[in-house]
Amino acid sequence: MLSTPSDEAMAAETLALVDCNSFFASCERVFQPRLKNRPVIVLSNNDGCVVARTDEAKALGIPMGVAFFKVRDLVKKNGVHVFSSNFALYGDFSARVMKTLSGFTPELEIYSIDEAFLSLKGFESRSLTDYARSIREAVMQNVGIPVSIGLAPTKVLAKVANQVAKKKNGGVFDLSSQKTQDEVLNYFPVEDIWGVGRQSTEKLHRLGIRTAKQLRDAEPCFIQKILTVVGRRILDELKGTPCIRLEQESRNKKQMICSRSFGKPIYELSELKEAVACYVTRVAERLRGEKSVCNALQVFIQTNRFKEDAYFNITTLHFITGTSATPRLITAAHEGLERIYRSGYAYKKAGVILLDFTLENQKQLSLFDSEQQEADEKRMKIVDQINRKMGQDTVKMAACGTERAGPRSESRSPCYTTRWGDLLCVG
DNA sequence: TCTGGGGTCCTAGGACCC
DNA sequence: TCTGGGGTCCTAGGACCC
Repeated sequence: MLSTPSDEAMAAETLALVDCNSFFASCERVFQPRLKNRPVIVLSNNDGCVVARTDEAKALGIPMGVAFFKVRDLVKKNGVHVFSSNFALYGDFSARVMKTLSGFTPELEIYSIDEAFLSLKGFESRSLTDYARSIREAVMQNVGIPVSIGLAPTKVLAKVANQVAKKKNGGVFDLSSQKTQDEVLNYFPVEDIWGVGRQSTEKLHRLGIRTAKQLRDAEPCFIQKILTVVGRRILDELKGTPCIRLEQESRNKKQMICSRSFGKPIYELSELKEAVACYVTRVAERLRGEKSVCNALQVFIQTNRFKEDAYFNITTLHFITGTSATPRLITAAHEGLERIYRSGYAYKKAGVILLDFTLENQKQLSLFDSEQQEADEKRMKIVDQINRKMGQDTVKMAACGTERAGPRSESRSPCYTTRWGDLLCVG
């Protein structure tokens, strides 16, 4: 069923999509102003692939998401500045950006670490373009991060507007009028629309639909048949009919994942068990932070997915009573690992997923092991307290092992804003 | 030699029930 | 020849996003 929001709730209003330009790279530049106008890239975990590029790096032909080893020569030849990712730093910058934005509207949806939708309802009396410019200036002034802002009546159109703003118009573009929509959508490639991925693009191209305008003006029922209700919604949004509402409340999570690729391949079950115990520890901390317990856990392992004889397996374990106690979760994860482990493979990655959440204070207690459960919970609270105060893994389960090989991250910047020892010294 | 991590939503198909 | 059928719940897998 296609959800059709009530007219009242979705009356025509202007949305602004604020998106930080080359976010991670821009964060790094704040501390190294000499990198302004220079190519900068930021790498993923393990220095595996490129996850952020400045315009200068894009211009050199470094694609998003490319494996770093594939562009290493290009990077060297052009003096591209390379950073390993530093998520503590980016998270802190993100919070500062969002705080600034929240001063401009009471209705704000934080969509991702570097993007937010703002409702500008009630601000129409002045030019919204001017208002957007003042938002841009405030973020630059307060946080030092450049942003682009797209204005439009729906989220999909605001995304389009934002992409136009990134390329021209001084970082702000208003796509509210029908005339501008006709002009822009006419040249806007269908594959650049938010929600249209590789598979959908292929289907649309086969049908001769190459521009956003062609998709907007296609027969809605036909598009729904081809691209499901998801495609139908995109079409409606392109027409200016809002179908994807602003979500101000952060929704309760449905799953939590902790997974990592290994620096070197792992062969032994015992080593996998250690790694997985660490992932369980991380994700269980987060679960307790949300005051929830989980009723199921999944564990997976995989070999190099780019090789032909790759092996991947995942298994699910259910709990009779919800839990967030690390030892119980580790036991379950290890049981799962034993089920799916096959000897002789070179494992490259493993992960743990927690699912099926209940609030801690609403969980069912089992008649038989409630005492044990209570003891577990008390113990975990103490462990969390100590680790919060003294640093991650001050107290941890023996199952995690003692070696801390850690991921490869050769070019990590200091945690300037979140670790006292890394504060920048002036003078 | 080297290829991220954390999420969401939708659909199809199987199990089960009456 | 032909063997109920409709509803609900759950899960796996696909597609997409940042």
